[in-house]
Amino acid sequence: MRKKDVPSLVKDPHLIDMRRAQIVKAAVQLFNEKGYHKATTRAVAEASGFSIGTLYEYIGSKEDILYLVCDSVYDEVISRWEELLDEKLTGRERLSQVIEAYFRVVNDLQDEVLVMYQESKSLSEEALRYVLEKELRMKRMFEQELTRAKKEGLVTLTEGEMSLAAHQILVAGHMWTFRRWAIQRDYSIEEYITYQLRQLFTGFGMKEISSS
Amino acid sequence: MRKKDVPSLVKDPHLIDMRRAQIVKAAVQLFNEKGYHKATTRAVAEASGFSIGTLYEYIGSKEDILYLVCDSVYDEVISRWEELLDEKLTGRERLSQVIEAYFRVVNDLQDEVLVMYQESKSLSEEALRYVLEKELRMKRMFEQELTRAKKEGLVTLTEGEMSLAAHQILVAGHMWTFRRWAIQRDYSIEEYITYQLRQLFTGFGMKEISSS
Amino acid sequence: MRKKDVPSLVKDPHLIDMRRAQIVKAAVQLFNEKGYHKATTRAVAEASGFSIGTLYEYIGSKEDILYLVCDSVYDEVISRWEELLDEKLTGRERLSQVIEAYFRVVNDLQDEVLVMYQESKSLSEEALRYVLEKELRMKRMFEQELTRAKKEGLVTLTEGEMSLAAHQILVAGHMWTFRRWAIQRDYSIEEYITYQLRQLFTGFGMKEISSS
Amino acid sequence: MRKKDVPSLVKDPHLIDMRRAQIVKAAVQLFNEKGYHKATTRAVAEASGFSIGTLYEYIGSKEDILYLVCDSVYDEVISRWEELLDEKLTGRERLSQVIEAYFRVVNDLQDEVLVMYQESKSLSEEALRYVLEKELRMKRMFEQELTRAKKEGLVTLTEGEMSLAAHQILVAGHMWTFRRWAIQRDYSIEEYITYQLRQLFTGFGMKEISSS
DNA sequence: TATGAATGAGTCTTCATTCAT
DNA sequence: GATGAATGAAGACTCATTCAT
Repeated sequence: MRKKDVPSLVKDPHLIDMRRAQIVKAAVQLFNEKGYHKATTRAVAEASGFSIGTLYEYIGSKEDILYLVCDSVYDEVISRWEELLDEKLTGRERLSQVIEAYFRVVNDLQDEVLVMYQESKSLSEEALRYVLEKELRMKRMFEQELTRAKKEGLVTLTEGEMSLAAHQILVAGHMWTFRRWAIQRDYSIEEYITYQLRQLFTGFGMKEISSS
Repeated sequence: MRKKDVPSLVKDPHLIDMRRAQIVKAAVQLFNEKGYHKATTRAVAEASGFSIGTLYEYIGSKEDILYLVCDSVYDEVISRWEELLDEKLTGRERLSQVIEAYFRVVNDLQDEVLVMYQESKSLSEEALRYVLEKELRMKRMFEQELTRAKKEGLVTLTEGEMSLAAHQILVAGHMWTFRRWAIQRDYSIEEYITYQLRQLFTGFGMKEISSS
Repeated sequence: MRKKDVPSLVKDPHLIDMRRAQIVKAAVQLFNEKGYHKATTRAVAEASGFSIGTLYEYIGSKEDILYLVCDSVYDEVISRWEELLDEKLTGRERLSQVIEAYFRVVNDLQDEVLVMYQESKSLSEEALRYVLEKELRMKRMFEQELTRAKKEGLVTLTEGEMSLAAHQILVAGHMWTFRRWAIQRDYSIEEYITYQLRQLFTGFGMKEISSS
Repeated sequence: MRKKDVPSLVKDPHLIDMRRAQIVKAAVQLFNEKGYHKATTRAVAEASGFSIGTLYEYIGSKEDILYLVCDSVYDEVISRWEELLDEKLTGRERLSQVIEAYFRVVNDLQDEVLVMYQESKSLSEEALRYVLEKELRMKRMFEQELTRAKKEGLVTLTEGEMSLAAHQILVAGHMWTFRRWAIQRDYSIEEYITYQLRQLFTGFGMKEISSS
């Protein structure tokens, strides 16, 4: 899966990075406020601090802005997440920490994650595939951790449920953003983490049933 | 929370209902394919089987279409759900069934639920509030069931976690639709239900820890 | 060579013909004044007597306007030309009349012919091919007349020169328009016809040389 | 008719000439490929081998490029033409040679002549006047030759037809370029010259009629 | 002199909405 | 009630031109 390339008329790579960072930052805010479709390229340019002409020196089309946002959000989430991880941990501590760290990053990058979550569907087939691939990469990371936990006898998930369980964790993170209208009014991120860890690990606390 | 009223130039209420049903059906399909913003009112009219002029006899603006969709999806979900419920059940069977029935309805109304899920953010403040209120009503239904289960000693959730747990169930249902690109390739709805019930009830199968 | 079809959102074919005639008329004038590229679609709409939105109900793109112009100019030229022809004539009279009639039509449709002449190169590959095919059809008509004249012993052109000679006549007609800045100041169409007939038939009046 | 002056920020006249020659060469190619309006100044700069900023050190506006092209094409045509002429010739040989030489130059400078022919109409009033003046100068050269031929009893053109006949020769040359899509497929320049000389001198080979 | 990033007026095109028939 | 032609505000994108370095 090759990175889709976003055309630029400007040659200086450093400048490109800088300007695109400005663009992404402005776009995240605007897309959050008004949504991708209602945010005009002109408004993005303005919010980025330059003219519409300059904006188009760094992108090829409006969709490229959305792509840059999604792409950079993933990179940012993953890199921040990895920073928080402690490779030496094992067992329950390790799994807890992996999940907790992820939740904390999602909380820190709430606006970014929400935009990516709600607007990525407006990407073109090709760009969407690339973005979803990144999502799957994250899923696989959780899957690995779950597999490791299973080896350690920590969890009782079957092989076939691993994938679903990994999705479950990811969605639990996103849920903090896309349900914030309901959840964040009543819970802090700390409470949310505590709850989700317990929920994910032991569910509603019901006793397992042998058959079923 | 008053139902937002959608203006119509036509008097006959029966006709209004009929036409609006056509509109919703066409719109769900179109919004699924292209998204709300890229679907034109012209296309909705055409897919509904009448002219653009006629479309506007039954709605006041494009947003009304989205509102009608969201509104009717909720009504449909709730009514189908209630049909499946067996009020006489109690205990674990009852909770299982409530959740399972919900998942089945979501599966049956996949396209509808997905559209509502992805596009409702494009509603106006007022309409959105109304729609979210319906979402909350569903949440409260699950909350009641959880409370009842708690009374029966079935679950160990604290009072404060009830709300979150109810959201968790709702999101688990939606997840089946908005993650279908990844999940439905690998799992059937039966498998999904089995997994989610176990996940919700007992988590990854880890032992509870006394202090937390 | 299929007629390229120009898309229209309007269904009534009669209305389409009417509006497109308005568009062509306005476009010819505008394109003459400012050229195809400098004439805006807005200006065409305005000169046509309706709004920009309405313009786009009858065409798919700006290029379609140019195509409609070129297409209709050819049709008009050919149909007017044929009206002037007298099939019963033969010999020198016939050839004279065919050419003269053509010149007269070109004179009557000066603006139209000039636009087509100067702007057709801006058509897309496909549309251009179609338009040039019409030009070739006219060329072939002249070629036939020349062949007939040769059979009657009227002209001494070789078989291989027929095509070139037909082009020569066509260009002589166009020349009246694209050189009008120089020629029409000094000559009337009558004088021009008299001159060209003599020029085409007998050249500068030099004696033929046996070997060339 | 003063030469329109093209402003330059650079002082060194030699450098100016050199750069402008580069510009003209690049522009001719680009204008041929895409037409004047679709060729961007950026593309011209690039094809010229320097930056857009540098381009504007040597011209004042895009139109100046077109003007430089037209101007230089005429100069080139005329100077090459004069090189080919043999002043000592007289009579039919002289006229033939003058025309033939002109055709050969046009053939050699096909792209240049075609661009000038098709795009000069996009020049401003003032620049166009200047360019057309050069065209008229060429016309007058032919006119002189025809007058001389008439004095020698070679041609039977009336005084009033001289001008038109001179235009005819010029257009016959241009025709080789702007009809190349049809003519150059079937004829070589040698064949074309042979044909045109005969056509211009003796027409289709019909007998003159006394009255007319 | 040379460069190329920045600018923003201008262009094509779309599409929700209206209203006369 | 139904139709669909007409409208024009608004939006994405281009490109000639400028100017600081």
